[in-house]
Amino acid sequence: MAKVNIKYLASKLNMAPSTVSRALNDSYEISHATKAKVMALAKELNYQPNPYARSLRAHSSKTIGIIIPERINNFFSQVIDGLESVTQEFGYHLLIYNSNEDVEQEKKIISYLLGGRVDAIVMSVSSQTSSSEHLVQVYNQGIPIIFFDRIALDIPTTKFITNDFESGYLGTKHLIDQGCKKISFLSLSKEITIGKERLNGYLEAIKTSELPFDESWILECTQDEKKNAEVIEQMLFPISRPDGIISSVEKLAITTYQVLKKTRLKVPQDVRVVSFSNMGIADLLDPPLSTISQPAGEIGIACGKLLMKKLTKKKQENIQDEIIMIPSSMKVRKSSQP
Amino acid sequence: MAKVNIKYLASKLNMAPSTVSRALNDSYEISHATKAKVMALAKELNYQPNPYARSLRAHSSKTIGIIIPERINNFFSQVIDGLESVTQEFGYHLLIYNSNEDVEQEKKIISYLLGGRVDAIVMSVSSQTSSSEHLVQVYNQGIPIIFFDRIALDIPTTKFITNDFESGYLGTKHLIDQGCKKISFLSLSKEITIGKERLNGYLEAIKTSELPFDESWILECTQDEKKNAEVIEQMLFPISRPDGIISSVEKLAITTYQVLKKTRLKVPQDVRVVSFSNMGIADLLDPPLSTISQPAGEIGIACGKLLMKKLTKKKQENIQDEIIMIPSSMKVRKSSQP
DNA sequence: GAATATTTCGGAAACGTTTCCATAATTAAA
DNA sequence: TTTAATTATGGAAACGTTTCCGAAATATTC
Repeated sequence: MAKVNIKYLASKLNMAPSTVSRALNDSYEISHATKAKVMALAKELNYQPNPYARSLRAHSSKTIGIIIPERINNFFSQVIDGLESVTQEFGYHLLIYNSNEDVEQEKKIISYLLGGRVDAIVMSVSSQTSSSEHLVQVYNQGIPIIFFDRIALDIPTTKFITNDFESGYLGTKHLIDQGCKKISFLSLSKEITIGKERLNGYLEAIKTSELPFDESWILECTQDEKKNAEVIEQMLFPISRPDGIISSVEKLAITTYQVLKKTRLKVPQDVRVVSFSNMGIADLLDPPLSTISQPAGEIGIACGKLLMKKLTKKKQENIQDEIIMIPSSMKVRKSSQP
Repeated sequence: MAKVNIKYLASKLNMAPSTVSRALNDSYEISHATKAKVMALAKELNYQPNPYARSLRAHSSKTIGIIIPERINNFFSQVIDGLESVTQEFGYHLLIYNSNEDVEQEKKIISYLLGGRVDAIVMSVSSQTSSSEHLVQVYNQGIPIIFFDRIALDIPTTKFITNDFESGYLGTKHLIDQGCKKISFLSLSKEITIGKERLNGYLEAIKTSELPFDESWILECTQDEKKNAEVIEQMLFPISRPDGIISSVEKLAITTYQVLKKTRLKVPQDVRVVSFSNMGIADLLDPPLSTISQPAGEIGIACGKLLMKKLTKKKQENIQDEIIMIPSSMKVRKSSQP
């Protein structure tokens, strides 16, 4: 089975490859008659253009690289679904990588992408990512890169976030309103921006309320789920334990629920819980979990629209250095109400 | 900023492009001295090879296409994580598409992939996919394609599944053992293989038990979540309602839980529930959900290993036409026990 | 020391497109 | 009719690699 390419079509039709190419691309300088002939044969032989020859020639791959720190997470899946809903209409393809919260892995992925494999990058940095040298490299190469959720502040590009500070504040405020006196904040890492912002909102709420505050209420967790469970358990053991918990990521709320199940403590009677989370079944948990959920789909769509504008329009207006905020929404459920 | 490519390096070094290329690829026919010089300059100028030129030349893209019917689903995320853990060591990239359970979308994706954009395809077909003409096309083009979970039986290639029949049987048997007399089976579609197999297991268990059986116990649902909820609610309303439910997919179990929450029926007292599901927090539901969970990570790893063997070894042994079974495991929780 | 093998490199073709440039044929303008 | 503009096509270069084919220069063998 000879591979059917433009040259082959041309020879079969007794035309030049350039004519065939133009006909296939519906160029104005080709007569209707030849166009028809070419199209017919292309269809008959099921001609498929070679994307790599095209990319090589056009210096564009019609591919977008996505880097997320975790794949088994509704939030990121929703963002990608949103993004794909926009990009697929433009014929763009999605190359998706999981950095696994590992900055070394992240660097490796970035290095793959520097060769021009993708026309743009959409990413959420790993929790380990403190320096952004590798990201600067991308920017300097002129590859459009935008961030969402976990952003790299020092790269001058568009970043999509939610109202992390405000949400952290509101979540904490809600717990205070429910009568909590000692509220613990579960954080994944101090490196990442959203952690900081949410923490600041928490701190602000505590300060405003004039409740006593102890540094140890801030629990910095790691990637090691077992260790996290131990740390959380230790926190819940003493009599001076917190009566409220706000978790800055879904994963830690789940661990908290699991730990609490092993103890005699009841939610919400003994401990009230609120978490940032995009799980679809918060309602079905025991007890239903109060959540602050991010507009994941919207964020994905916004990323997609921005990129498509940049990549498909001739007008090369650069991507603005700005932070776009799409607000989260809190849904109070039983886990935080007496 | 001139783009740094092999030609540019060659001119800077006063060498031929062929020499530079060979040096970069550590060819045996280049002296250590020149290799060192080339490497040094390449590093200094941060040379990155153009993947498309390479792909065009080599007729291989180092890219694998993945098509899943649903992105917001732990099972598929876990499979992809497993797959990536294998393929990334070989420097392969993952192009991931969501068919959204839509066979037309699936066809569109397939047509994108026919041009040689990927070296192989891993997929789980949509629930609408009854004919597999479009998949045959892939096979005929010589692009390796393998299936997992939802397979296309008539394509002679390797398919990875779990013991669907047995699991359907065991799940149903378990409900019978718990005293259920009228067990409903929730199915997403009769088209897909896993649905059929799981259903057959269910039927076998019912038959063996000599319980009465009514066709209407088999509830065929759709992609419309609202409609599914309505249908399930209707089923639960009459006095002749089922006292046991086995759901062939996670999504329908969730809908069932949601519907049940609105009624006065209690799980497991009034209705016992078992579901195929890979959710990580079945333990935390109210009540904890008895699950049959597939070895998603293992399936992904198995797919990855098979493909890497096929794609990286010289020995062109073709992919076998066989079905490989990796067993699921049932975890009984409160939702199915009195 | 002549013949042969080995090492090391250069030139050019090839992968499949698209597009620049040229040109013959046709049509419009003068 | 002659000249200019338009239409429709062909030829060839270019994108950045890799590799086939040669061919010097050096090393080895008899």
